[in-house]
Amino acid sequence: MPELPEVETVRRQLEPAIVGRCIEAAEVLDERWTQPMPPSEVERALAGRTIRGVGRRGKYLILSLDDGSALVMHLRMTGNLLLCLSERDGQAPLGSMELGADDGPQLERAVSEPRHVRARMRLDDGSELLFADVRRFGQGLVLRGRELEGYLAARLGLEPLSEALTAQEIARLAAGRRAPLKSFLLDQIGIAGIGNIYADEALHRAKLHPLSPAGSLKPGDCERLRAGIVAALEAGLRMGGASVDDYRDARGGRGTMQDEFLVHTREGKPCLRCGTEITRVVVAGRSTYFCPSCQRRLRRPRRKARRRIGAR
DNA sequence: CTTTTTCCCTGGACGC
DNA sequence: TGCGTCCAGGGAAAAA
Repeated sequence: MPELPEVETVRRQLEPAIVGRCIEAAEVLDERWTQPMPPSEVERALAGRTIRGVGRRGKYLILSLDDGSALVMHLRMTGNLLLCLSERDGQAPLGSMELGADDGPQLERAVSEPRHVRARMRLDDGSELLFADVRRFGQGLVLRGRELEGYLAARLGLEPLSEALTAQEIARLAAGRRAPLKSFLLDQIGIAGIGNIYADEALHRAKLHPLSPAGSLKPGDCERLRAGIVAALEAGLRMGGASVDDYRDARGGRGTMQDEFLVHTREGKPCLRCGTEITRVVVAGRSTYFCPSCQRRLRRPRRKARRRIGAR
């Protein structure tokens, strides 16, 4: 599932390759992709535009265009943004290679034509930017500058790898909230970009229980959570993201973060810190993995018993 | 207001 | 081999 590290990995790959390129033509193959916008409107808005920048906000990838508008994309569960180089630039034609016994894993992309392509953009250097998505949850919208700001601001909170994320800010966001820490981290309006994988990994690093109420965090807990979030996301970035199921980077390659998971998907396996078996529970409808020994549950802060003033 | 649940969607895993 | 059922989960919307 693409989260901040996966989207940022794609962004870093695309930036040097497509900035300055003109989108000669855009084709939306699945009308769901642009909902609630009509596909034709998005196609028209993209055709002829030059890409000025490749940005990211939370899990959104943003192509800034030369007329002040932007293509805002979200990969959701199974989306992939693939940059396919033109064939005459040396890449073997798709489908022309056979699998050999000792072929590396990255050969996979040369063998198979991307499936479930929902949108395609032809660039002026002959390359193609494809949005492929099995489950069709992914989205692509074109917004004007002002609309873009509002759109993002209404959905996203702090950027966790910026100066904005401090222990004090976490404390402010969590104050008074009874929702489990796991839900707190998944809520994009608080801290943006964290999904199911990195929430588990961050909480383990911070030695916090996923079911502890967010409002139970003390200053020291907030600082450990901040550090845990940063460490988990940076580990993901170093590994080029986690390819648990469908995630591939812009070149069709896999990330390796899944080999470094401390707790996620490791139910029944020993905690790498203390050896205790990793436990799985469902929180907010999501599989949640943690070490019951390292990650102690905090008690819900009892609301101050306010004595009624003036009571006889 | 906050929190939880439901829904969207498809392919792969599993049981018979 | 084939068919039915269940599951995964980001985020929006509905329900509690």
